[in-house]
Amino acid sequence: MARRSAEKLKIVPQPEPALPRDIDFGWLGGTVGLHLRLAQEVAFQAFARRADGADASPWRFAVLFLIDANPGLTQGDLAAAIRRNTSSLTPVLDDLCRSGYVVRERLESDRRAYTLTLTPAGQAAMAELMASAVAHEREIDRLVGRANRAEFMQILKRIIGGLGKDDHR
Amino acid sequence: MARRSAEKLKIVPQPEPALPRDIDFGWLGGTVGLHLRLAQEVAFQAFARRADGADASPWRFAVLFLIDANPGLTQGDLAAAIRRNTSSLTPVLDDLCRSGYVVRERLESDRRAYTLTLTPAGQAAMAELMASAVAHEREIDRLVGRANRAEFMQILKRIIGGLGKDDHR
DNA sequence: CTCAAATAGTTTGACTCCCGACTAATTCGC
DNA sequence: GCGAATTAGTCGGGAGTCAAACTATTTGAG
Repeated sequence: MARRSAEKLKIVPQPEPALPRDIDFGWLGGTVGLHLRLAQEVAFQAFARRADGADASPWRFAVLFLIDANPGLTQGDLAAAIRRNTSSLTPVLDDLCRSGYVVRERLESDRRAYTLTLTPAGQAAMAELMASAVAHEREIDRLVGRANRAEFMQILKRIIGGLGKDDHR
Repeated sequence: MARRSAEKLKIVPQPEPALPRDIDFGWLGGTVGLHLRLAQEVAFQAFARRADGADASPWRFAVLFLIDANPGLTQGDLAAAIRRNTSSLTPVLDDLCRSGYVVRERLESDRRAYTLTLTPAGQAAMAELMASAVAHEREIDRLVGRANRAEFMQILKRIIGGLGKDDHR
């Protein structure tokens, strides 16, 4: 009530209110698990950003890539390869078929299954994404360092094999 | 298929390989990006499996840990620390409050904000999860290899810093 | 041959996450 | 003081995931 401009001016010289307060991460800040998560996340987002025009997540690219490399594979095999539930794949493939990139055809020998193949349009889309993916991977390689790459991959594979005992299926 | 002509005993465990078909991963199989993703994923699932009784994902643990280490921090600060949107935090905190682990109190000096603190029950839950987290991290360390740990972390940090688009902060 | 179990894929429901719009409280300009 | 801009947190909608239930087909025991 008695506040006058003089008092307000007194408040002005404080630039600190916006400080986000630095957080003490303690033990958590030194864990591999947290950093693995953060690294994966930024890599994922960087890919999505790079391939933005093409409506593509890394998994979407992987689907196109794997169908291209393994024409005629079934949805179940594909799902196992990307470690996703088959029910997660259904809408993705629906969409890719609708876009004219992929064709689903009943397998002669087992008419419960579909075989997947890329159309020419799908191959073109894949090739375009491939360019982004290569550039993305090159940037990661640069950050990893050429000398460390092989060992870094080795370690990741050990983690995948060592922890992923029975996680899927 | 070891289908022994058993009687009506339905207990016929079939953890058989069920090898799906050899997929050609080609270029994709040699990328850091894919392996980073898979490693993070198995690590995440391994944690969840280990801490199963306690209804806990790694993020849930991180939330409890960070509130414990920084009592009185606000939701916004916490969200920034775990790199999640504040709106992602709301239901998690709702749940933790409902469980009696966390209390939200309006901050005196700025009544838009909440301060977060752990209740004794929350501290107990956190301590229990901490045991799982330590065991989890120890297992990862074992897979990484003692000699490689520092460099491995260093590389992950370079990826985080190099690809993270500074979208927050 | 017949019928029950297994398998490929889809659908549905629950859960988690994000983004953008919204509400409430604060701050600042006047 | 009174409103505009700002900030903390919530709400609603959309995307992605899995598990379980479901349909259609294949396999196999008798």
